[in-house]
Amino acid sequence: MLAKAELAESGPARGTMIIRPYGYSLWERMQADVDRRIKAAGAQNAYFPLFIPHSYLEREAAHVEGFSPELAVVTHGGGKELEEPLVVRPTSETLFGAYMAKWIQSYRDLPVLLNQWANVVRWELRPRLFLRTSEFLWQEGHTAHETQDEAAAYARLIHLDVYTDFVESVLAIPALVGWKTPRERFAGATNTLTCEAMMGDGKALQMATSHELGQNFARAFDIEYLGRDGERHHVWTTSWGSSTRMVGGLIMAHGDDNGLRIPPRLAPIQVVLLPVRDDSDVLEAVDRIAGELDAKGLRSHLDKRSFTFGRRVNDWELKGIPVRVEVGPRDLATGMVTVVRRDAAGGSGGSSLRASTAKEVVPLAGLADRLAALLDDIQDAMYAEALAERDARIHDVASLDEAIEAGRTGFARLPWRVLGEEGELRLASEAITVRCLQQPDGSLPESADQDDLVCIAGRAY
RNA sequence: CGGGGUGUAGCGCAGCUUGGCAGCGCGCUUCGUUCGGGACGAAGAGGCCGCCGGUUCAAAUCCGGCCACCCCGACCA
Repeated sequence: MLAKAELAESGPARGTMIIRPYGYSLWERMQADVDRRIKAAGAQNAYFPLFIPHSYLEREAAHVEGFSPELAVVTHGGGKELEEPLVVRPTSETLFGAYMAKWIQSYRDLPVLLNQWANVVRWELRPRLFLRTSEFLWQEGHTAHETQDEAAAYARLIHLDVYTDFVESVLAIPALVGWKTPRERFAGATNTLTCEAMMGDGKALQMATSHELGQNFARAFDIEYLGRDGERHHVWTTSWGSSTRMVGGLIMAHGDDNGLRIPPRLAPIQVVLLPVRDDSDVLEAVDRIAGELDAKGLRSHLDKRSFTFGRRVNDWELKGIPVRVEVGPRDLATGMVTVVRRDAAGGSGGSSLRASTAKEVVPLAGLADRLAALLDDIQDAMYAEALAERDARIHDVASLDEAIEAGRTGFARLPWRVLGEEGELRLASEAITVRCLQQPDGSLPESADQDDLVCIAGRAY
């Protein structure tokens, strides 16, 4: 179904992945955008060690219990057995906690808002390319606050302004936001916020999460400050992360039978220029166009490779480049070029991209402006298409049995008080999980005690 | 860990039942013709048939053992 050869191949260690340059460029673009948003939310980047003393994890009971089965443990170093085993970080709450304890003395030191871009390792039983690899790249944010409300508000800010907005406006994937049920919560958290997306096959993928950690880690690591009241208090911490899984989500949400489809705002290359043949006037025209697109701030690429036209076309389609501009003598003679949009085929495959709806012959004059508008249009169209497909597969139901039925092909939405934790357990036996709890209008819950919460349930990756 | 499957050229595979020169497609190299949707012709390069042992005049093929990987389930961003 997808252009797997362009993405990755199995690596030297079980369950790891090698990301080829094009796949990595997608990650770099995601990174840059998410990083800018994180900084806008006031956090700063830092870097902490890869190795964590095993005893650090043991300090938070739920945390170590949750992560123990999937730890990679280093027992030897420098040719000798280590006195204390080191774990390769599966996440870094404990390390950040240990150092926050040293750095925080007073309420004046708060909040501490840190983020790091790093690789982490979780020895999964069954890895899956991009979605669950043993080693993955991510960003993890760790913050400490004076009050519970402030911590909760910050987790919410990150969750909505960084993750949800990024997923929707850049990746063009509609997101469902909500809280995890206690059963699905992060090990060591008091509340987990999640951003859930539906893939092309109706299954759910968690795109990012934010956690309220309460004072669990503050107590475990003695992160205390002297408050305005002259008393010592434990801080309230949060953590939040997004990973290379988003690359997988992008592929599975938008990919069709012709390969990837990259939304224009993310695309490393937005427009590929394809000289149909290497006549000198064609090459001249194509060079001039490239300069104009560049001046307009469009990311374009000129493909002068000596492969046949058809091969080059298929190559860029597979990579999901949003717009292709074909420049050949026939059009050029009348001052025109051919513009083809990648998103238009709608996954029907085969020769559908040759269809006239995707293809348009337009004048050379004013091409850059026209393409800029077209890219905006494609961005919106891709979001709208994903939204329509998702909503067509969300069914409002009123009972457990109906939820099981709806969950087989898409998402079921039903009142949480109808399902409850017992119903959640029953769903699990049908391989359906509660993806999130939200308010009836789709917004984040205000409180776990709300009796009007609805839950979204479905199969998940 | 349980169930199923596969190891033969860079990739995808056939050959194994019934032992007898190591094959096919794609890709790669060179030359020519091509180039508006995955070109064509000609000539080439490329192999520890997963590993170890056994049977045999002869093993990719039969027998024994081992190893690796993939898929489904249990764990999860």
